[in-house]
Amino acid sequence: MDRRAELQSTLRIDDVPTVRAMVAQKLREAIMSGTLKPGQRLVERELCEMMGVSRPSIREALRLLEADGLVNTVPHRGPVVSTISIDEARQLYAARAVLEGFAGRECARLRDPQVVRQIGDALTRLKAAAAKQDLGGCLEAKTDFYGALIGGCGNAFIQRMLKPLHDRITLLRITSMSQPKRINKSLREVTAIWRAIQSGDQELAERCCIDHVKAAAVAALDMIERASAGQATLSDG
Amino acid sequence: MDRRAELQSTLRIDDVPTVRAMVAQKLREAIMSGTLKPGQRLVERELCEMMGVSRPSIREALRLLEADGLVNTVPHRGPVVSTISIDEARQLYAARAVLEGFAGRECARLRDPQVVRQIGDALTRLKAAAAKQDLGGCLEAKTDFYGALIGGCGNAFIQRMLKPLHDRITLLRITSMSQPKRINKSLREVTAIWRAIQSGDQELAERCCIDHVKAAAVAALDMIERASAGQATLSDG
DNA sequence: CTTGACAGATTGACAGACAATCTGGACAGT
DNA sequence: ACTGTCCAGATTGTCTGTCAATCTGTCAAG
Repeated sequence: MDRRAELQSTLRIDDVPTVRAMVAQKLREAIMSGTLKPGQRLVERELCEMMGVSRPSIREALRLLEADGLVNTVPHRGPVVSTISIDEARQLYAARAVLEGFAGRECARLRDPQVVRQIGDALTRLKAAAAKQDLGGCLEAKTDFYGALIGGCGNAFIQRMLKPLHDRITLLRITSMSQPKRINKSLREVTAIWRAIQSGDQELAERCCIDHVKAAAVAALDMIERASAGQATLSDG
Repeated sequence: MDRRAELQSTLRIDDVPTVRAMVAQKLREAIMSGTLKPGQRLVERELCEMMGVSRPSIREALRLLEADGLVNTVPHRGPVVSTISIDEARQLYAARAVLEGFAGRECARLRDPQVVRQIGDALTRLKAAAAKQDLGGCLEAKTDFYGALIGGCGNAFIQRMLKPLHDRITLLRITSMSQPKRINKSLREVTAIWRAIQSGDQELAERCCIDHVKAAAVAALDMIERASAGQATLSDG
């Protein structure tokens, strides 16, 4: 199948040989990049044409995203890209704070040299990117930072649960804007996390992680509230 | 379709109208009741005959279970009921402790009268069932207790993440045995949780929940280790 | 302006088919 | 007797086509 070869060459995730996994990945990317917007209906046949695969494959991929909470399937109306209310966003960040707090604590307890090094590396790159105002670099470094932190806690379940949460948070950010103003504050926070982990202070590491998530939550929620308020006034007048 | 009517009457979950959801639910029950054992291969066509539905429906349901971690699909070999190592079991309980600790803390903070009442009711029934040595009643009361606790924290994400964890823990219990000896100790622990929530002591509630999970983890892991050791000696000699 | 019915669109579900891949066992070579 | 190779059956991955059930929007009638 040339279609399959095409897809494989397009994303090349190596150990994602099945079409449904590739479709799921592509859909995730499309949703998280904003190509598919929250609240948008996903018509199966359109997705078929878009991705060049058959309906069963699309449907199986959609079940995976459904379980991750990225799409919401309502019976006989089909899948919709998940939307989120402000209250749910608050819950989302609260859940993330709990899990990432645990991850930080465990990282501090284990102090795996390789993990500490990975986190340090990501931090260094983050600082460099921030200094150069390189937004893409910042995003990449931050992804690596979180990846090391979450992977370093040595708990596959925490890791597995955090991934959908992060996905939905980036989905949330699509709705509002990215916050360039927060970079410096964020930088201080993650540096504090790293120091706490490096020194093996579990309590401090947990608290730093929680504080970091909460600060991010405040910034994001503030922006969302402002955006929705703007929309409200727009629709009102 | 008589098959569909048959299925609907069989489980009657009311708001589970789609076949795939019913199949997913039935598979969950079969796995958690031990009908389908951990490590067992799930041949799609056999499942089709067993449930009286077509292969696409089975496959879509399997994707849902796959995302929950209840089955593990390896490419070109098909789905297998998830197994779990002792180390993973430890991680599983650690993750549960974090989430349920949060749930307890939040219940204590919110102190929703209805939630407190639900938890108290479940506790009363649990005590009665324990006094009567009614294992089934104990299980049901405990399920209600956890349901109220987890639902009472007011965080849909925590709730959503905990369900698969609980499922996998009961799956774990299938592997080993149920522990009748722990009932009294467990009863004291959950009573402590309730008191802490009732009094609004967030710290205490969190600690009680965590301690409870950890105690359950010790008991369960101990039993699993003993069982696997027995199997090892069996296979060794 | 509201209500009702109808048509189009879309999902839910099924059957059947075929290629790709894995597994187990037979067979040959040493 | 042991090991490596190869083949056939079994199973999954995926597609196509089909049909019923349900939703949605439109249009006419009151």
